[in-house]
Parts: sequence; structure tokens; C-alpha cells
Amino acid sequence: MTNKVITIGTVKELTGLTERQIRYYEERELVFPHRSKGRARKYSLEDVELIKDIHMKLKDGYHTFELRKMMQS
Amino acid sequence: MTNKVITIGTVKELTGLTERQIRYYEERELVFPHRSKGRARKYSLEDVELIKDIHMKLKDGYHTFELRKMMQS
DNA sequence: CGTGTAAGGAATTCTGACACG
DNA sequence: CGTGTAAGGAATTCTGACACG
Repeated sequence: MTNKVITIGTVKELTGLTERQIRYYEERELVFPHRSKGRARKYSLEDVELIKDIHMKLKDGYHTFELRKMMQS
Repeated sequence: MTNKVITIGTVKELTGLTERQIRYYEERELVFPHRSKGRARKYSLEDVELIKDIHMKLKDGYHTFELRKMMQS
């Protein structure tokens, strides 16, 4: 579950989101993928669930900075 | 564990084997990755363990057809 | 703010084949 | 038999930026 082995293409399939959205959540420091050989992002299945959750919260009207605060607690 | 979400590049990293070896084990019907959009192979963490096991058995002198029989039992 | 998109490059993955032994 | 390799193509992923609102 916490193994960071999934590429962004697979995350796209599993979440139904776009690369843009997935990368943006990283930019906003909500998800922290590893990097394989300094390039490709690697996510865990846990990250996939987290990304889905983030997207739902955003649809509910939350903003990324609010989610970041929520995650810290 | 049984989620087929890992690309061959990651399997390479996790097992230390070459693409050639990993693909050969598939050709010999010892591992069965999924395909994403008809191209890239997708493995599960379980497959990764299986591949490591296959490689050790081969180093021990077994042949792929023997391993296939062993797996069927 | 969160997401779309066109841009160009770099790295990945694929298949079929020849090679060795 | 199990693995290496060079070959060419196709699909993936990356970054930085402009756009909308």
C-alpha cells in the first residue's frame, strides 16, 4: 500500500483524473511521490486513494491550502 | 499486493533483473502481467516476488518448463 | 485557484531477430 | 535454454508557460 511504485499514467487510470491535476496536487504539497532516476513520479496505492480524496474535497468547495492544513492535524 | 499497477521499469529496480529476463519469464508463461492500453506491461507486487523467486530457482539449476509444472501444483 | 493545452525534449517500453552455447 | 544486444517505432512523462476566471 505504501510502496511508491506506480507511474502517473496508472494513477490517471485509477483515479480518472488528468496528469495536470495529479501534478498540481503535488505542486500544492498535498501528495509526495518519489522519483525514479530523477524523473518519473512514483506513487503508492495509498497516494492514489489520497488523490481521489483530494479531488472530492476540492469539488466540495475546499481549497488546496485548506486541505494542506487539514492533513497536518 | 495483487494489484497490477507496476511498470517493467519499476520491476527492474525492485528485482535487479533486466527487461529481457522479465519478459522471458512471461514468454515462458511463468508470470502474467496485465497490459495497459494494449502496450505496457503492468505487474503486481506479488508478481515482483514471484519473479525474484523464478530467478533464484533458475540459478539453482531448474528450467522454466519445470517451474511451470511446479506452479501448477 | 484549479485546470486545460500546445511545445519540445528526454526517457520508457515494445516487438522481432540474430547471437552464444 | 536463458540472456544479451542493436534497431526502429510508439507511447509516456517532464518542465515551464500562457490562458481563463
